[in-house]
Amino acid sequence: MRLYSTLSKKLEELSPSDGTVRMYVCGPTVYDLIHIGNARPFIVFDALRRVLEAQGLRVIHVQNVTDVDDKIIRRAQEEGRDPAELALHYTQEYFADLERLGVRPPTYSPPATAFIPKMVEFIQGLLKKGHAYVVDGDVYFSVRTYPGYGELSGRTVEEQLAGARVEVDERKRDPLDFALWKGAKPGEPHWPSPWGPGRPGWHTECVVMSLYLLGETLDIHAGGNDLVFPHHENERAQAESLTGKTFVKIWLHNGMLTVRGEKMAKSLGNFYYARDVVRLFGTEAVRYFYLSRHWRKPLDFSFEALEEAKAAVGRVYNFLAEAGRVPGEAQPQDPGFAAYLADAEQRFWAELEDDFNTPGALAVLQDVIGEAYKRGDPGALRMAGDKVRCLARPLGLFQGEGSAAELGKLSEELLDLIVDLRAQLRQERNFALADKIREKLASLGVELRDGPEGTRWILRS
RNA sequence: GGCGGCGUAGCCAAGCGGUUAAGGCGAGGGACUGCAAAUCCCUUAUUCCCCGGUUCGAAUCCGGGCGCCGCCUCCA
Repeated sequence: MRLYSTLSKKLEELSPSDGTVRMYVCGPTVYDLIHIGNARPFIVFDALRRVLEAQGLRVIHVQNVTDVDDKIIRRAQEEGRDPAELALHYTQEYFADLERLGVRPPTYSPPATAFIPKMVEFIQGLLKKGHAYVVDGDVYFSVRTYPGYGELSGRTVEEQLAGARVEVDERKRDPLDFALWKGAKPGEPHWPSPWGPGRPGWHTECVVMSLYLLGETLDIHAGGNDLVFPHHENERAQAESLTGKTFVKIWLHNGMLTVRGEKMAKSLGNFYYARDVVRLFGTEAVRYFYLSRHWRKPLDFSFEALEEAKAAVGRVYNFLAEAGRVPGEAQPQDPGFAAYLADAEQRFWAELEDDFNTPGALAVLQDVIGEAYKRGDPGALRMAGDKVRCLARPLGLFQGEGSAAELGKLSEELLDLIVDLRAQLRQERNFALADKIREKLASLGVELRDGPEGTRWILRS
């Protein structure tokens, strides 16, 4: 698979030598529920992981949980809660939300607080090598000691100084230097260190966990493009300063979710909690919404857009329900149809191979559906249904039942009975009552379809 | 101000040097139906923000505009 890397600004071939992809995705800071914008990288990179696995690769997917940082401390103080308790609470909610979003749990979800001794060790290593310095209880990274600084975000050290909008802490040797360790202020959570009680800086948390769990060189490091600078730039500087090796082979940065063109952000107040959106539109509509736009581009959120995604998902399930009614042994009449499907399958994978083009891949699926309908052939329908289900699996889409299988035998027979009775009413031209039955059943999620060969029923979600 | 990205039909969205410019949503017309639903057929971009240039050939490359957005501070 070729993926566009932020560092090289080119498509890079993902080719792990040992068949194992080491992938680190920046996870949430657990001071609140995640909003639907936060969910984009989780959904997209989970889908990427599944696709890679479907191609026979092993993926170690690490997605951290930042459970100590300024925002958590501030929020805890505002609410009069214990920071650790608050973080634990939102950690649990985060996992619950991942499930709602249909995101598989990452291979590892390390909480930062579990790695603090490792972080202290790491900072000591940087100090020993002369890349860091201590200023009364704080430790700073010395940016000037790492020549590659700025390569990832594409800005030179000078450019950054020119554009600096932050007040410079005069205790730092250089305005660009950033904190590796923050000495604890009164009332803040703290851990012991050679420089006094304190806690690690955010950038240090992520590098240490990624290096410790995945080794010195990762295949993929991913996150939102708002993390390129300073977060990922700083991670890279620390890691490569210490190990002297390439930290990450491919940097992936997803585009932002916007609202009316503006980034969705807690600070702007223009956000919706992920769980609320899922409740309103369903897991699959949310996933489809994300996957129908290329992962690197900005994506505009609106209820209309989600409705549209829901309609598109509904069309696929309609198709799957129709295909599911055909007996498994039915064969397509057109012998060329199997070849068409084989070609579609190739196109599907080719789209994903090319910078994980999920919109392109989804379009192939829709094309298969249209083509199968057009044949008007039960065998083709059946075969296409199986193919669509199979291909959509690594995207985490269209695996639901959506058919009679969920119902027990009794319910099926009851439904058949009702349909029979209604057929008699229709024969007697008692359409008023027949329609009433149809409406009532519809409101229960059972849809009736009258055709020349009788009435069929279909379950709708 | 610096760095980066985006602008394709009513809407969403692929395409990134030669295709009839994918696909979805929506809309209109037709078939099917007692009426529906679902489905099928047809229609809905001679054109890709604008202006130049390169090329036999450009939505795709180059230059210049215009508009929108992101990062430069915590941020997925």
